[in-house]
Amino acid sequence: MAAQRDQGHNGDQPPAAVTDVSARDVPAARERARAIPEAAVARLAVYLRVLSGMAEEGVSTISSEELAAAAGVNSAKLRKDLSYVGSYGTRGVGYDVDVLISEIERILGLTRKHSVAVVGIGNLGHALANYGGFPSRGFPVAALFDVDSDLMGVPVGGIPVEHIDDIEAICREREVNIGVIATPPSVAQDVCDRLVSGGVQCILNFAPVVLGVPDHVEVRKVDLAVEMQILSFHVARRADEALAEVTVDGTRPGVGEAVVGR
Amino acid sequence: MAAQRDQGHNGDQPPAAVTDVSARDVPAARERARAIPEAAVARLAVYLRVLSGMAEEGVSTISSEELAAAAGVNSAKLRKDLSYVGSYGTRGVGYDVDVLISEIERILGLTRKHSVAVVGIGNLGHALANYGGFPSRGFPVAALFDVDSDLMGVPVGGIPVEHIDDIEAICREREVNIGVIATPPSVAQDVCDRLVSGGVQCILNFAPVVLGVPDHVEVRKVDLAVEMQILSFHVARRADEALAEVTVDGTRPGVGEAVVGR
DNA sequence: AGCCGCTTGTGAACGCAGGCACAAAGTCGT
DNA sequence: ACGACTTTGTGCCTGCGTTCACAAGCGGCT
Repeated sequence: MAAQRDQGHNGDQPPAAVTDVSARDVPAARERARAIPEAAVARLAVYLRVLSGMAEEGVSTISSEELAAAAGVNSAKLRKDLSYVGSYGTRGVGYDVDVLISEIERILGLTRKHSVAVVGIGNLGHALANYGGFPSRGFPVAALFDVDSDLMGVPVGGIPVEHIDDIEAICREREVNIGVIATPPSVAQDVCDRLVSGGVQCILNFAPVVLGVPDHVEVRKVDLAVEMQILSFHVARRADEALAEVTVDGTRPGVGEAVVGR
Repeated sequence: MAAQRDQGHNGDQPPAAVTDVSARDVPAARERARAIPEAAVARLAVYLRVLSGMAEEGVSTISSEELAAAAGVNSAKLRKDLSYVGSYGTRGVGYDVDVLISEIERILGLTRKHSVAVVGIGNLGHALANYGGFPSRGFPVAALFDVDSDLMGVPVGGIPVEHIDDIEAICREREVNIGVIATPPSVAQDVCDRLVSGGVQCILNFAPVVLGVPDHVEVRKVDLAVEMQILSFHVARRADEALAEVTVDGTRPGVGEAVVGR
């Protein structure tokens, strides 16, 4: 299973070999990409969004401290994250916003277009198909699929809905890279299999099921019920803590108070 | 005005002084709840969903091995996760499905109802308001809000939409615990502040902004663009690896092949 | 030109989560 | 009733991600 693609000496360490002059061309940067922790990748995407906002406001240079504050992270963590991308800062000054944007986009693979197919055009599918954030960020929606015959051919967000039986052929033809599953859980695995057959390499799954996929396919899951339950856990935890504090020292932390952040 | 204690922000919470045996009755279990790692909580929610499916199929007992397979995790990890909840298994046999469901629900705080308010009734807000998974899992939707005057009073999913100016009063009156932000990013912070003023303790944020909140408020973020970019990164990484292998040994891993999993 | 202060980049320590492997414990079969 | 088998619960270890702290590097000021 798996990812022994890490050729041999996997993660001992990011063994320095850092900003060497060994080879500064494309392969070097790509090789290093393998070592970026997933958590850092997620944050890089956030930095990118913040930086885009900065650029629009005409900011040309930013320090790690400022960027970290805007992104809601520790500045040391931010610098380490950026170091995975490369050394594009100027000591004593900060980072050039445009350069940083370009480099993060390169590392995240946003220089290529990634065609997206959305399967399941219910409420959520509609929302996703109309979501302006996809095409504007380099993720053109190439196809929509559903089983409902009433939807066939109906354009949603400018794209006609097609039948899920055609997923494989259409995805292959249009070179879809990313599949988004917004179907009921009962058909999610079937849809997933079709997407994989169609050559889709990455899947974003909104259905509350655990998908089985071959090793070379990447799946990310967004489960609203799970998110809610995590929040529920925190509500309960907070309530218990408050209770405990009442029991211990009689003071009650401000639960209902109107403390406004920001 | 920033978060009061420090700008460590909500993400990090060093549980520092983890409690011990101060009191061992009901509080004991609750106290322990604080020590459960966030990652484990997320998995517990998944186990709960799988177990519910099992119960419906009439399964009354399940081993850690089976449950782990169904949930897509390692069995050792599963047992460790369950050990945070307590010792409810029978050695040599496994776990009683119903007991496990009850205990996980208790730990996740699902024995109480958590009222939810959804703000921003656009495409996504519609999807969320109509999402059957919320009420059926103990998260009744208590209120919907938007700015669009055309929407005022219109029932969505059976609940009338109200104006965001009334967020604070209505949330307080209906004792809303959880706020869901599905607005454009420009108003997300304002909406967030109103929710917090209304006594909301937990927020699920779909807007692509970093929210500032007081320390006692928990925020979870779901950012579709970030998810897509993470997938993009993996697409790029895979392509590079394939390229590297071609360069090295001339073999090409099956990228376009139709390998059907599961 | 040289020094000073600021900010980056990173080595190193730390803490947490994950995985292994085994003892404890309970059941089933004889 | 007893032994063998099965499965849980957990101590320990490993590895990753985060944080700290500081040396290196660069610009600006005198």
